[in-house]
Amino acid sequence: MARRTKEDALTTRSDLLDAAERLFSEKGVSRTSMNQVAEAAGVTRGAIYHHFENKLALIEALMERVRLPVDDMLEELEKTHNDNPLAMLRARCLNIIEQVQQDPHTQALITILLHKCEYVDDALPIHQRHLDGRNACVAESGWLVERAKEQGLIDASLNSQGVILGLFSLVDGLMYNWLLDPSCFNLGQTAKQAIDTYFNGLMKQSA
Amino acid sequence: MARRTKEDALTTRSDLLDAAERLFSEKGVSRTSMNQVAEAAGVTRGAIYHHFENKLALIEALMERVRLPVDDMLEELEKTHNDNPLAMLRARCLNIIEQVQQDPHTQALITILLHKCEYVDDALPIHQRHLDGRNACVAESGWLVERAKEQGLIDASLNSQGVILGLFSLVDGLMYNWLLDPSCFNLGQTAKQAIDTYFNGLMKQSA
DNA sequence: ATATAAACATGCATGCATGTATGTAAAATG
DNA sequence: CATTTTACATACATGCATGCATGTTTATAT
Repeated sequence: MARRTKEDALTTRSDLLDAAERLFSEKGVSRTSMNQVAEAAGVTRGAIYHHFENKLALIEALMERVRLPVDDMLEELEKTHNDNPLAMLRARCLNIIEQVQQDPHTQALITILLHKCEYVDDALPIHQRHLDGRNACVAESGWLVERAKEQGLIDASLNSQGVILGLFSLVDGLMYNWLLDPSCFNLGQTAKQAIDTYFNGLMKQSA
Repeated sequence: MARRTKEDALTTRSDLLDAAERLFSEKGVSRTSMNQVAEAAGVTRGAIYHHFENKLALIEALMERVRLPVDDMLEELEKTHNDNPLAMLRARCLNIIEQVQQDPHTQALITILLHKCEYVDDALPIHQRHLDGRNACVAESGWLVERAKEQGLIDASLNSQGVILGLFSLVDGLMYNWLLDPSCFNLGQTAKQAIDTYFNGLMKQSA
């Protein structure tokens, strides 16, 4: 085939990403060959290697495609709940949950990251990105907890980093288990109750 | 080489499992070939295919090796905390956390299941086993929550299944994040605080 | 208008992973 | 003691998957 216009090239690239997202989330990353992705996108392997250096670059492109919308939403939330740090944290968590539940791209990507890829050495960029994202989130959210302590909203004896780690772990675990079998329980309801329980427990600490 | 005694055969089998556990948890399941496992165990591929039908059977054998000790400990806990259902649930969770932290086999296996293998169709036995285990746990623990409700230990308006799902998700998430980088935070302390927070939040419910 | 480079397709070379079939020597069995 | 089976090793056949090199055609820049 011949050269397409720049616009067509972007379409091809997008088709490749769509195909990869679908196949990866269905069959797993390592069990999906570049050839299969290409065929599913209606092109040959040549097209893939033109747009992406290798499979890893493909996954990184997939991550890039859904990371931005997440960040955008968070900025909006910061304005609405500017006064209450706990409400902001809660809104963030529920927002992520909702996005996983409703946006197919996010859902597929998180499925890939949680269940359909191996965090090995040569996939280190993904691993590192996950870690960095979490750590950045923990650090960024840390001062929210500090503020909540100052305002007397939560028990001052709690370890701030631990509070965040627990909260994020709860969110991660909920997504993890739900994506294992989405028909098993309702994510939104379960997450809301669990997260509220956690926040509720932050206030008075008995032990 | 020649035939070994039955005792030696068990040693070989054990060596193979050890090698698989190590390699899988280091390099991921799909990036580890049967040949590599065999070589690491000091034998050839013939030995592996003699003891295990294929890679999947190998993983299942790995799961079998650590599943039993977990169950044993749970039975003991049921006796000590027979009166307080919440204390029992808490003890179970902390017990799992502690085992992940201290037993290398458990740690390696959970690492494999959470981070180093893909939950794809042909690995369905693992997927199913994970799901079944969780669902059985949820069902089994469900009546503990009901009992806690009856005793007035927790808010009666809470959804019982959701309570359990949230708790288990929290535990899963904590292990997930800790195994992502064990040097990042202390699992035991973080888990204790987070789980206590959750249980604390179950008592009075504002929303 | 021509040269350049983009956007792919095609083919090859290589390497590995799996599965299986077959060989073999010693242990187990009677 | 003879036979059978076990516990492996070895060899072979097959089938991808990857990476690269090399076309081919057309947009695009000058």
